[in-house]
Amino acid sequence: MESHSLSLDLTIGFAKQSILQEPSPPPPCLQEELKRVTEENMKLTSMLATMCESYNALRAQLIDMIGPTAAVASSEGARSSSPPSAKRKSTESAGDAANSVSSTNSCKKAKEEGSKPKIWKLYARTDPSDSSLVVRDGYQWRKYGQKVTRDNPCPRAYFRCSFAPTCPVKKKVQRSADDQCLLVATYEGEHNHYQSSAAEVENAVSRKTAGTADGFGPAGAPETKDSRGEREEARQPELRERLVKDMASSLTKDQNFTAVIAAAISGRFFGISTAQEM
DNA sequence: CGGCTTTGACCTGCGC
DNA sequence: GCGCAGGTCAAAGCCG
Repeated sequence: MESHSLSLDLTIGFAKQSILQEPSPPPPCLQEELKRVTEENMKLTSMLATMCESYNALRAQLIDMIGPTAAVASSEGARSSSPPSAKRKSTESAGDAANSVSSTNSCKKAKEEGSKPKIWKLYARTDPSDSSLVVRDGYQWRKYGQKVTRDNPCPRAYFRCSFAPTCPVKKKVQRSADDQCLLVATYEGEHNHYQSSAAEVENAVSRKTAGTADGFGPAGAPETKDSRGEREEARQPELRERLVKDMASSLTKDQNFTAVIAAAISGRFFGISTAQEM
């Protein structure tokens, strides 16, 4: 009983510290944490650059090796830039223009386009019998709409990233009109949080090199449910730790949320204190 | 019961 | 200004 309330108090103390410390200079432990996160961020940045390079190289090889498949993927972009009707949304055409030049230099593009939301495409092969518009890319998505578009009889699904509440990333998933087993996912924006595990990105890359024909964007890679499950099991503690950090960082960015939580915690804290007095 | 998907309605931007 | 198409909202239903 006593140890339980002690750990609860410690947890609340930590939460209060995380939320209320913003205006004053961070205590040493947080400075260390900040330093560690900065280092990790740099490491991830270089990892991402390496990934982009190897992706570009692999993609070039793939196009050389299997012309038809690559052609399907490329024609998707090409079709977008020369649509059946003259009418097009400006946002989409801008995105398609960037994408038709390519997924190949999406990293370079991403660096160049500072103010515009980043847009990139991901092509994933699926079982034709599988009617779900799900592209597993390591992030958690919430579907908020579906629409049948004019140039494609297959419906387009709209998703928002639900991994972090403040994440602005959206994705559209639609089957290719040419190849029904090819899913085309268009991503817009940048994730403001970690992927569920940075190691997953590495694994995804190694799986790519092991022979699937899917394309993937700068933020992640499609994967199967089974392989993901196995790896998640293997990395539970690591994953959980990262998840907690990610959630904490995204939540503490939201000032309204921190204010509400601070109020709630102080209320709860007093509640616990009074309970202990009794 | 909470979170997610579905789906019709509504909003917005663009071309004519 | 009107119509069309893409994008988003939100209520209802489903599922674990």
